[in-house]
Amino acid sequence: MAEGGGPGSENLLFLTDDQLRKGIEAMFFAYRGFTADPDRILSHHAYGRAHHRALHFINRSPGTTVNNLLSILGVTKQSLNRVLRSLIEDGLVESRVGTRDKRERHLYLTENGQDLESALSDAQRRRMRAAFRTAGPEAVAGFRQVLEAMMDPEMRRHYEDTKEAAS
Amino acid sequence: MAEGGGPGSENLLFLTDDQLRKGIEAMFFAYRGFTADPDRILSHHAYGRAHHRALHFINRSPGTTVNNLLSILGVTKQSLNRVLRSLIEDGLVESRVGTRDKRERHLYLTENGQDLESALSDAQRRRMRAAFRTAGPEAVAGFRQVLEAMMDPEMRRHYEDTKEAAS
DNA sequence: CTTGGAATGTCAACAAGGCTGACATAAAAT
DNA sequence: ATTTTATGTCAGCCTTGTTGACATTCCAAG
Repeated sequence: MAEGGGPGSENLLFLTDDQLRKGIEAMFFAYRGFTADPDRILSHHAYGRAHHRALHFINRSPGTTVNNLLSILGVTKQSLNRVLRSLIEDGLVESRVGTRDKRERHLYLTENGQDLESALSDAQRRRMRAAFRTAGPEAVAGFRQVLEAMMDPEMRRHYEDTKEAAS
Repeated sequence: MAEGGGPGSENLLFLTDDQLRKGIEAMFFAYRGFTADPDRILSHHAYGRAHHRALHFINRSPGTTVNNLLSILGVTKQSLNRVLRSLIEDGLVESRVGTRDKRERHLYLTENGQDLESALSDAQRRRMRAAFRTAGPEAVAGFRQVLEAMMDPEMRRHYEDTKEAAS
């Protein structure tokens, strides 16, 4: 890569429209790879990407409520409900009525749920690990910085907290 | 962040399962931000994300064929055809029969098509530019390296070529 | 205590955009 | 002349988003 533009141009080549377009396409193509492996597993079961997302975040925060999951996933409660219903019917997720507030449902993975979540997660982590190893630690730090800056502020909140589990 | 694990552990903290999980969630949340602005514009028209993708890649490679677009987007021709048909009917895309091979259709944006593509692209670039500027050039390089390593090889081909336009 | 509103979750119906399968056409390749 | 390739179309299915209507529960104001 060439360095520096004119005199005093503080090395802003990475902000040209062409560089931005490359960034946009990188996101597009990489996201396809990112979801490819779990999607392959899901197609064997009767599930889709939405089920994967639910399993992931229930696993991350056992006992989370439907409402909390809603704000993380950014879909309507009706949409999430359909996914949860099938997961509950199939015995992958358990829904316990809240003790303090009986309107709330607290969500947990069953053993079967944990098994599927692990299978999906392992596949996704395998690719992520390979990419991280190839690119190296400094690249990974940059990757995280850019992605974090690209999130909506509310999403960044969910990303930063890792501990907001049950009640 | 703490540095180094045991003696001789070559600073591989960025490959722990927890770091990988953070990477996975970063992709998820950032992709939402990445598509949010164009989606907002598209919802005013009668179009969706699929139309945006078609417009983007036709704009990048004017004169591209349906088949080529198919392999870039990774969808079925039936699915792409539905999208292209509406774009052509609405006068955003022009489909010209090939001169050398009359089976092929070469795709071009009309003036209206370019206008919409610009609007979508501007919105997306604005966010990408802000993220790049916040994170800085080294982070951007790392971002690109990790994403590139995460792509399927065939997708990486499409990403690397920028010039494979008309015939 | 009762009542009304807010929060939470469920059911029904619809739309976008993936998918497969079957088939038609035209042109290129053999 | 026959086969293969590129494209388009019709029909029908699935997932996953949407809105609208509704039931339940909680809480707070009267």
